[in-house]
Amino acid sequence: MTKQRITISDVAKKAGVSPTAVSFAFNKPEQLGKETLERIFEAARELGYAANPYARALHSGSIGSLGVLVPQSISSIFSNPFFAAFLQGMGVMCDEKGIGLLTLAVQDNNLEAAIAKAPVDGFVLVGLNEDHEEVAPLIKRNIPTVIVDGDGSQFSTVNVDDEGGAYQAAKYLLDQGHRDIRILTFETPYNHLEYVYFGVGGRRLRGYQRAFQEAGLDWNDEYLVPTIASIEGGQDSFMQLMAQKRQPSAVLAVSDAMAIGVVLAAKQANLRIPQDLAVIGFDDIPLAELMSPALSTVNQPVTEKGRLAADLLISALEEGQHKAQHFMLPTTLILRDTTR
Amino acid sequence: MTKQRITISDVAKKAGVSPTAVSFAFNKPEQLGKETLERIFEAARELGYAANPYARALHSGSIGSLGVLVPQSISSIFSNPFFAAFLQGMGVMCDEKGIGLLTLAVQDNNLEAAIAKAPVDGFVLVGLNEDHEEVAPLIKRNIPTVIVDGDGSQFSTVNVDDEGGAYQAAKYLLDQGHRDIRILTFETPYNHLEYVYFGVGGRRLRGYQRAFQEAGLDWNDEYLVPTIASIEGGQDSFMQLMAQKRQPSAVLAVSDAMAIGVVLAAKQANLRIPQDLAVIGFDDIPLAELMSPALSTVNQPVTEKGRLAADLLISALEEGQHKAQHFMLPTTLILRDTTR
DNA sequence: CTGAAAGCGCTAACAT
DNA sequence: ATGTTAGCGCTTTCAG
Repeated sequence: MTKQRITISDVAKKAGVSPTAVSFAFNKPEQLGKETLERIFEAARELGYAANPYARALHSGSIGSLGVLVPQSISSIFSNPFFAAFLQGMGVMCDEKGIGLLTLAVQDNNLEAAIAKAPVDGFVLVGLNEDHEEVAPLIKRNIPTVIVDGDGSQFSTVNVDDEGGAYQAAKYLLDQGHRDIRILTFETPYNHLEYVYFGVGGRRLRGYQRAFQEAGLDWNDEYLVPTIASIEGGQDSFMQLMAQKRQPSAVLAVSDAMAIGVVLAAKQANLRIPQDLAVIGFDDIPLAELMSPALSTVNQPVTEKGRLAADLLISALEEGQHKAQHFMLPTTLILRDTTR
Repeated sequence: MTKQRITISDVAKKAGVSPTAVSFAFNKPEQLGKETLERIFEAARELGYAANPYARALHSGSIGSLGVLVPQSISSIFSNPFFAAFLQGMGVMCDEKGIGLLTLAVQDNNLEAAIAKAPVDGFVLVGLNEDHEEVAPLIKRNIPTVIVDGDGSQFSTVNVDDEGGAYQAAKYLLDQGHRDIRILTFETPYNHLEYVYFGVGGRRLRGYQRAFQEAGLDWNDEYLVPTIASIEGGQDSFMQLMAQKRQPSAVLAVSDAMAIGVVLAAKQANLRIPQDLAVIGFDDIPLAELMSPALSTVNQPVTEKGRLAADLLISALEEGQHKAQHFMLPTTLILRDTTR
């Protein structure tokens, strides 16, 4: 195991002072004589002393890092460009304040355990509502928390106008005359139709639906294609679509990764885009702009969401009790090469 | 501040037992009578009790998370596809073991402070050598550490064959007859030529150099173009190149982001790729394959590096003292559409 | 300006 | 089977 750590009293001994003096030297140096100070720092440096963060935290209640909790595995978080951008935004604030960012695994749906043992001063929750039962301990124990892409009242929330963005996307296709539109939705663990209207996926769906209704079209849940949120998932769904009797003239996807998969698969099938198939994604990840044809999509300010969430959390931490604030950031339809 | 936390003795009081009994209930339940156990858990649940992780860590010396230390800001880490893939690899192991991943900021070159206050059981260092002065405290305090993309002997290391991959890339262009090749190198803080031969950038450079020499070409440091490792950086360097009297027929870049920038800028300048300009990058990030023309590049197993690094670190943690192991993973030249 | 002593919350010998 | 007690390393009144 780790070699015996240098403690404050080792330094005290070496410098010929009391442990208190050493503590003061680091925390309230003005309380000490210049001479003593020198001697203490000298000893500390020679010994390679550094305060034990846990002892310090035990006392102060603060450890200097923020937790990011997403109901997904760590590895899937990092393979997702959305989170890359989001974490980048949080990182801007963390860099500024010199604090760390802890990404947490959620073992078998056990958020509560993860929360309890995490060495953090507060949490950013992504995609979880305040009323989720696993979130209760955070409220009960009054741990500073910010909710992103979810609802809450006690905690501050940061959301974007998912519904409005989706509405614009669907309306655009509808206005162009498309009538055979299929919608790629987030895959859900169990009964698809029962879960698909929850969360950000649900909000986006309701936006599409509103546009359909305004255009006087029947909404049919059979338009929905549950799709794994990845490029491969989009490719698979495209295959499925092509195998059907009636083929769509346009596809709406609740995430860019899916949309990109569709575009890739369509290109391979020698469909012309956007003439034979129009596609609009959601999120506006960097790849959307760089691929060719460049993907039309709904932009949401992901990095800004991360920055804002971290900012709110840090303010709450610094100012103690803080009034919850609720933000709704705008989304924008970005027309590129996968639509006419 | 945070509401007064429920402690072990609150639970003890409520359950009418001693604090020890409560501790046992959670750690060695077999030591307690079934009745008592029930009563304790009941009380704990009602109170919403969870052990204070710092108190626990202070005692046990372990906190259940790994630190990732990169000599860059957190925000730049998350905007870099290389790290996304690397962290994904580490995430696979963390998910398996249910431990967290702490990404650390490095305030004004002060690694040492970051190391001292980080609530982690061990570190993965990326792009830092063991003999770097800021790494010394890790050795001195014997903190389990794995070095990635850097040299070390006491600590385990994970590297890839940068030199060999670069050699292959340069040799390929040379064999094709290219004689006007420019090389995009990592930008360095101060005097370029003094620093550019360090680290992975230096290794790659030496690979290119060896191929040049074997081809009987003079190596000239003027072939080198210091470039910020981003798409924009690559675009800028391309502009610079175009402004010169003698224009290159091929470009080697020490990172894909740079190479992609070159390709984008060349397309805009109406150069045909690969006829007018051949480009080979390094890393093989996902975008390399997805862009068009698809980027020729040197693949390195980034995700595997992350997985292996985390695996080595976790083993070292679990088995206590562990013999340092050194890994060198292969690189592969991948020919796509930016070379003939 | 400096030191003694109490305590943060938890664990684990060591009793009982 | 349960409780007592002594720390883990640090901070911080309170005296000196």
